[in-house]
Amino acid sequence: MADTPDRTTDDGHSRRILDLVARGEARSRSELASVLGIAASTVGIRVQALLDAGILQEAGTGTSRGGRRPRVLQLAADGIVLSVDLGGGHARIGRHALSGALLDTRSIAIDLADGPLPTLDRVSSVFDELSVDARIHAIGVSLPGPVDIATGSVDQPSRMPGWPGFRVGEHMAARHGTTVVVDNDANLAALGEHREQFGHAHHSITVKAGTAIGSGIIVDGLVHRGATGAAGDITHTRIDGSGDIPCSCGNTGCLETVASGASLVRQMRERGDERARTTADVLTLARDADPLATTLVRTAGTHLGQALSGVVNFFNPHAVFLTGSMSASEPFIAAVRSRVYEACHPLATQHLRIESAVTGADAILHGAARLALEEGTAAAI
Amino acid sequence: MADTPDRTTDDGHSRRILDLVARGEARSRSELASVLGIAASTVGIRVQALLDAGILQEAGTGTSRGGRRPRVLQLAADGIVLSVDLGGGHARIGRHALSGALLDTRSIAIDLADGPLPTLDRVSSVFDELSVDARIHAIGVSLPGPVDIATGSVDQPSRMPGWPGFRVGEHMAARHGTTVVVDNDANLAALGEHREQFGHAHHSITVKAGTAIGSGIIVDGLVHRGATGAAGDITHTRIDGSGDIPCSCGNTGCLETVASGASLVRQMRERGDERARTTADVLTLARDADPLATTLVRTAGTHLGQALSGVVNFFNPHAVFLTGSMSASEPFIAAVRSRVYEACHPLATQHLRIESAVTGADAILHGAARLALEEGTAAAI
DNA sequence: TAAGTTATTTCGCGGGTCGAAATAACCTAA
DNA sequence: TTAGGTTATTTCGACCCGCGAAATAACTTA
Repeated sequence: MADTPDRTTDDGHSRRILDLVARGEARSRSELASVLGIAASTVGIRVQALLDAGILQEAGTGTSRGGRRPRVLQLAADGIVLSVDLGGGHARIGRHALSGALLDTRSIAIDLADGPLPTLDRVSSVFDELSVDARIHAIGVSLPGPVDIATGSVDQPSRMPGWPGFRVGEHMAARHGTTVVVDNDANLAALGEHREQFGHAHHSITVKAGTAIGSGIIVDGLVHRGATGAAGDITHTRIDGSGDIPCSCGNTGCLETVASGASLVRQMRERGDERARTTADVLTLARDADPLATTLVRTAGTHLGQALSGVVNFFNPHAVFLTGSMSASEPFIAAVRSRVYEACHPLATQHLRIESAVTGADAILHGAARLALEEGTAAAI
Repeated sequence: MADTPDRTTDDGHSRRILDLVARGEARSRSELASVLGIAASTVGIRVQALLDAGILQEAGTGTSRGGRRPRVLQLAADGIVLSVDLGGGHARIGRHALSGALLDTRSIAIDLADGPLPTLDRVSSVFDELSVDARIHAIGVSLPGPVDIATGSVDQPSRMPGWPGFRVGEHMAARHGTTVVVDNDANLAALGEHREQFGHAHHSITVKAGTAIGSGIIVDGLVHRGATGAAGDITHTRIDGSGDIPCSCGNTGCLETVASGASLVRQMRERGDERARTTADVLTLARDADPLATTLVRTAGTHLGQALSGVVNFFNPHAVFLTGSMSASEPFIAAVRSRVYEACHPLATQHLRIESAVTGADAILHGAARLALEEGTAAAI
């Protein structure tokens, strides 16, 4: 029951200026003024503040359009944002430009069961390497599971010994001397994909369909976390005709039991097929046109589509984005689409996009970087 | 595809001042200053503006606390807000104080099929009667079905001949010379109940369970309309074990086919019981402990609970409020609760409230008045 | 090289908020 | 009943923000 935190100094103008410069939609003060529709003098002041803060840089002059040449602006070339997606067996780490663009990624083996200190130390070492000759502007951290974003720590008891209650945000902020934001993977993936697709407007859902199924929700360009930070749970939606398989949650017939990668492996086994040990195995078989695997993947897509149709009718988003290993399978996506368009009210699907995420496997890193950027920039001005 | 309209001059302070005065949480300028945590001088200016606008009034002095007596503020006693809920066979009309409090209601017979002009004329006549000796501060109009709130008109082709495209907002604004807001019934009911329960924070869903089933969504105190204004549709959620009854939407097994009042009447008939012709008949029988009717109502509650469990897991609201004739039935609510608590993740139901709406049948009027008030006040300052 | 064009900065205004001080309107107790 | 303490409200000067007009800067072009 955290109180609403003090609203960040959301200047608004500064953020939009950076946005336009990052996207290359405005290169000079005068272009910014005309695109934003605000006074040139105002732009001048805001730009100066961003220059002083080291977020923007001047990069010579542009070509004249018949008069004085514009002074070209760009995001500070030496500024970077670092992101890390802490997962079960490994951590993916990203280095981003101040535009949010992902410059390169690394992956290191970790074991969350080692506890926060050793794990984060390993991540920090990589951060140090990546930030030689650069200024870390902000850091975004993704944790698997419920996060209390106010404290930057794992919220609920979980399968991560030593983590619950540990203030990841404060620890990393002290270690690297920058703004650090912490959120859970589903929210960050949703934010990452949404920003890439829509920027700061619209509503979307980003579903991660892999060994497990989860989703993140964006309402009006902002992450919707729900009353208790539990929003986005679709894996326990009851699926009609699912055969009432018991789920870890105690109920039966959950989406998870029929559409998750784990359930596909199980279903292969149940049919006497021992070829698949992992979700990836099933997907490989399906890609090689194995009849059983393909059927199972399609059926999983139909089930996910069924669950999503309820959500789409209710929430009426502009788009549903799919990430995770299963989203790479065309038959899977086709089945999802087919079921959603079949089961939803036409008004809800009228302009609905159902697509594989353009940020792919890096959605979380993108989201972590974006959020870090948005918070960090507000703090720096 | 309406562009985002220009943000109203949401002064923020003025709105919060009115809110505190309306709730009696602050009676004088100094109390406002301490509660709001803003400078006394600022409060003075804002209050003066509200006095000048005729929205606030001074009402003598209060009791001294050892020094100068405070000058008591109240909402202008002669200001009213009018609301109308246009339904199939009748229109419910409300007269509200500037606090939003419902002073009295009327109901007149109308036929939407007469078209907008004659229908709205009849409503306006009642408005005229209700506003003798009073100043109409704003008007809120509820329409059944999809509304384009930008134009204040019925959006989609519907069962309302002559209405689609007719600018209800502009027409009423011209007729009565005030700010008029128009929205659909589900959204307004949700807003009305939510404001009453939570004010401007939190997330909630308000479900109307009557002859038909619909819902409205509040995210962070604001109505969530979705990408195409279709958000809140839960009536076509597929229900497991529903018997695959064909629905008007073209699919089978929709919530509507097993949990709506209309479906209860049908189910009575199918079992050879001809006693019930309307939803009210079924509910009356159930209240009188008729076994069949009671069973059907309970089962309907379970089905609604099933649909809501998916929505609660996904959206993680602070509360689900129930309105409509079915919500008066205790067994119905109990069944909804039971199913939701059984089928949802504990984290989602941890602090979840599932309750009959306190605004009851007047939820729509409350919501229409609130929205009108919020828009109208912004326009008046 | 003057004239026209475009880019950016300077400057003063109005609106909003603030804190400090002044003023107003009490209570209390000698 | 009057001085002294207390509380409520207003006045005042300062600051920040965004604006538009005008000045300035830096061109291009004839």
